[in-house]
Amino acid sequence: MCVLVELQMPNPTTIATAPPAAVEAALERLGRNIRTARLRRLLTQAQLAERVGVSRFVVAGVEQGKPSTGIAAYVGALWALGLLEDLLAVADPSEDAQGMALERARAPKRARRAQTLDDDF
Amino acid sequence: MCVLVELQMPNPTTIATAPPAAVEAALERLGRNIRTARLRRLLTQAQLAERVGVSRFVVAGVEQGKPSTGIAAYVGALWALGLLEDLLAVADPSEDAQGMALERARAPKRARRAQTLDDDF
DNA sequence: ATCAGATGTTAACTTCAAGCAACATTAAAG
DNA sequence: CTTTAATGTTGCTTGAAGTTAACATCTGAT
Repeated sequence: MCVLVELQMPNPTTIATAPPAAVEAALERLGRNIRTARLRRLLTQAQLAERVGVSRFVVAGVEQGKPSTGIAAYVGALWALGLLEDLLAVADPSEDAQGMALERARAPKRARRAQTLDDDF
Repeated sequence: MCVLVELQMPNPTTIATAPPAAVEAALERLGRNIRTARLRRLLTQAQLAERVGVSRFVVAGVEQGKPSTGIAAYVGALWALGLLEDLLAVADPSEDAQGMALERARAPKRARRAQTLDDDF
């Protein structure tokens, strides 16, 4: 007989240290966009950092697209720049053509379907 | 005379522990969207986690909109779900009406303007 | 109702990111 | 050119994120 364990990743998180090229590119672009928005608003990194509630080094990391930085810093920056709305469209279920097609093409199968609430739109 | 130091935030990161309500809401929504996309594709948290290269607990955190989770996990999940494109529109300079208006309304002032390249679009 | 798989929960341990400081570099303003 | 401010860089310290493990709970299927 054999014991079945949950195999996970070794500790040094792979994705944060060596993300797929596409992910890396997307992060760099997001960072540049945030930087551009900040400059247009005539804010220094330190000023933006203060609004967000982090050190200026974190803002610098965000603008470089650092993968390991917490998402709160990114979203906080967007918030402080008045760009939070842009985030609401990301992975919007009503725009996920691929997912909707899959859903139409089957009766509800496996993969547990909501404990409290889900899929609300 | 007085010494001028760079004052930063106290260590327990404020934004990751207690983000502004708007930020928190945006993160929860993003997490739910990702969850919905995963379920539609009939993937388990563990399966998605494997593709992303993290443990299933990180994916669970993403779906809850945990603010302190690294952005790579979020973007990695979007990538594994084929939803990375949605991110490219976030803070897109050519869509930043507010920023463009500010730019038009002045000659370049302070806030250092590009070391290598910036503002490229 | 029973069973198996998926997800939530907790705790301990390891590694790393954020805060901090000091200095170098660059750019804008006078 | 000189001055002043903004940003990049490095090293150190510490708190927290992530991994792992074990167990509880819920869901859908048989």
